[in-house]
Amino acid sequence: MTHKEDKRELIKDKSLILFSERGFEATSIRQIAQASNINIAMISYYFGSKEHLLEEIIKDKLGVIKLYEKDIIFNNNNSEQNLEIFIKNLIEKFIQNTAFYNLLHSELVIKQRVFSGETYYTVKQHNEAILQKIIASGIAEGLFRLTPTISVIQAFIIGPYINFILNRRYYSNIAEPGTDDSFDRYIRDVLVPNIIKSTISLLK
Amino acid sequence: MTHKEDKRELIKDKSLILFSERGFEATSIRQIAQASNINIAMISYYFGSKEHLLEEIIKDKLGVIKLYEKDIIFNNNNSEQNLEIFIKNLIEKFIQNTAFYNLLHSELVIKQRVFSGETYYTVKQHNEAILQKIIASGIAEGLFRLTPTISVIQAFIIGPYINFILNRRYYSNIAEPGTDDSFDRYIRDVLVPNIIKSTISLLK
Amino acid sequence: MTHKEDKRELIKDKSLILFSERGFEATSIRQIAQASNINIAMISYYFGSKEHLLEEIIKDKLGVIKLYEKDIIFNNNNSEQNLEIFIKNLIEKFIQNTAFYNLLHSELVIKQRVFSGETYYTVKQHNEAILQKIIASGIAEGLFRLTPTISVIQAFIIGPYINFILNRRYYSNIAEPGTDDSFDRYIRDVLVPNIIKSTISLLK
Amino acid sequence: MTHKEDKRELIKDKSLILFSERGFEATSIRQIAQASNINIAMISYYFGSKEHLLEEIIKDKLGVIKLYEKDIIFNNNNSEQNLEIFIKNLIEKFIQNTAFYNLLHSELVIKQRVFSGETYYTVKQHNEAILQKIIASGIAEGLFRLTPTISVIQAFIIGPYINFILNRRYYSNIAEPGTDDSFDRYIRDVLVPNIIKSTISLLK
DNA sequence: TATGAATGAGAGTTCATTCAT
DNA sequence: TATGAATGAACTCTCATTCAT
Repeated sequence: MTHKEDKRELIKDKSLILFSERGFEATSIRQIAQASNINIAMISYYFGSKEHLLEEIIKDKLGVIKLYEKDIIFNNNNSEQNLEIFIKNLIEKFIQNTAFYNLLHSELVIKQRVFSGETYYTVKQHNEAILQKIIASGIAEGLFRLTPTISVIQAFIIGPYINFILNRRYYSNIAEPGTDDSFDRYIRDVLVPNIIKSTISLLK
Repeated sequence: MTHKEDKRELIKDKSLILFSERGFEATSIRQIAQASNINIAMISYYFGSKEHLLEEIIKDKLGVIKLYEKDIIFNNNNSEQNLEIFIKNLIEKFIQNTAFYNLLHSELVIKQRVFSGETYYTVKQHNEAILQKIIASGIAEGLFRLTPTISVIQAFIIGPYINFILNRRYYSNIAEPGTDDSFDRYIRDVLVPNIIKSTISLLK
Repeated sequence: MTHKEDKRELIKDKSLILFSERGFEATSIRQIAQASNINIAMISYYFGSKEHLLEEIIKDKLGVIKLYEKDIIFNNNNSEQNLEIFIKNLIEKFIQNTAFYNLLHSELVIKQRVFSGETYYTVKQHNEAILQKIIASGIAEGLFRLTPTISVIQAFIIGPYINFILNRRYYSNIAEPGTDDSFDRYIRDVLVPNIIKSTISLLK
Repeated sequence: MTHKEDKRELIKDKSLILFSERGFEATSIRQIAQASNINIAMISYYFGSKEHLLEEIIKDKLGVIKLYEKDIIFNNNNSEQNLEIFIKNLIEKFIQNTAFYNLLHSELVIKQRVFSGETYYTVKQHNEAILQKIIASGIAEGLFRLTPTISVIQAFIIGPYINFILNRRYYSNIAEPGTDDSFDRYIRDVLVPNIIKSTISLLK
């Protein structure tokens, strides 16, 4: 049982990497089988089809990128501090699941895909609700003014990060040559503080 | 002569739409041939291969999205006004070339692609140089402080927009139901002013 | 013990139906396993292979379609009456084993099949021997003349019936709409009397 | 043009033989490609799919097995003579298209096939109409009585023949060992006269 | 220059069977 | 004895490309 589950998970892990690196269409099940060191028939055997494999990966990972209110909103913080935690946690989710977000963004561009984005939007809305709560508190505290809608605010949190990873090679030259670690550190140390600053400016 | 050029252009136009909608790999030359009402052999004949067709499309369009300093920096404006013009013009380029940017972002995610991004980065750097000049003037005028690097600033201009179009369906519900026109209008009327506000805040 | 035998029989029953409806090649062991509510591995386990399963089904059913002299030839009947009983009994066997005969005829067409027809021909010859006896008696009684060979006679008994079931849908419209029962009744009431009439005419 | 048509026809000819010998499902497009000395991709290229190839073969051959009234009914013949010509012509069509009829009978057994038999029944009905006309004349001439329906009569013409070819190996021993020619001769010389005799007996 | 015909390679999937327990 | 897991082989079909004219 667990043996089977191990292989299933292995296939999904390897597939996610390949899908994110080469795209779904450009990745063949033969490549997945080779990377996972399994027989090509196993993909159909376990998942039914390549498309179902994709769907299962997305469904799985959507659960992982959910934020939890208890980790973000603290009673002894003011709303600005909570907003800071929200942004840091959100970006951290992205950093920890870069491959998945790459895949997700590829898929979001494609119109014809079975994955319509609906399930992703549910998670997006869930996270947005927490942000909503923080901003509402901030307004009550007199710290924020409600200027743009929540969804627009969210674009200013996630957008700069997405732009960064989409242009990873471009920014690598700017940050430090080479390693992924230094790139992630640059995001945490330079990008995130500016995202926080920018976001607060929009709420003032 | 011009007849041939017409067909070449037609193929590129139709390909761009298909590539942006379905992705490069998922688009077959048969689909392109059908959409362009030409023989399948023509794509290889004209462009050498499907991959070369993609490269030519990208090379062509990169020229189109270049900004020109004379359209943006005016002597009788202060730097904040120029920055505003820069942002508006840049986003307008995006809006006018949505299909191309969709394709570009798909391709940027893919590691193995022949298209390395180099040529794109040249254009990106060209546009960045204009922004650089505006900010330098602003600092000289005492309006701006150089806090983050230019490249980071650029992420805050383009990022929110990218986030918007990637989640087009998500935001459609928020903006107005349906038409592409209303979506673009929302970008111009709501998103862009906030981008301007956010960017300036980072420079203060 | 009997439990195992039950499953074996179940598999054979379900297989016969599927083979006759879809053909041997077009029936997968997965379909059989599903229809029989057993594990896929069971077919190979019990029968060795799909082909052996087919052979066993045919071997089994060949026993069922054997006629017995004692049921057909009665001393107090004349040969014409015995011939009538022979034909009725033979066709009744067909009606009672429609699925099997469908399968048999499919297989007889195929040249390359392992099932060579030899075993079937043994049964066919067995039944023919009874017919032979009846006709011989008829000649002795002065009722029949031996015109065509026995085998040719048999073709005029079985042939019209085979033609009927092969064109079942065609004849359904002619007979009565729909049910299998009404179709079988038509065979018994209309076809069989004509077969008898035709056969006797050939022997006169 | 003709070159292409030649290959198309070659593929259909070879496919018909293979289908009739091994069955549709058991024949792979590789086997067809090899027998036709063409690339396997050609089957899809020319016919769309293996199934469409089958359909085209059936459609083609259905045209060939049509009888023409002018070849059968002559004014200076009586109805019995015309019936004799009808039977001879019909069986001759079968003999000339044995492979096709083998295939047809395989397909008629299968329920799930796309080929539903409808088109075949149209041809069957067409030929039946000619028989109908002959019998009607025969009744008018006082030669025949209308006993069973036309469709039943047809079963007594075609049935014995079908039974013969289905049990070809069985009857080979009876006729002459071996060659197809001697088998066909046996049908013409022995079977057909008996079919005529049997049919007339049913009409008296 | 232009194109219908043709091709080899590879795609995803399903097959009957065997393995390990 | 019984079965879920796993496999290699084969399946049909589509791919981008090239050939022949």
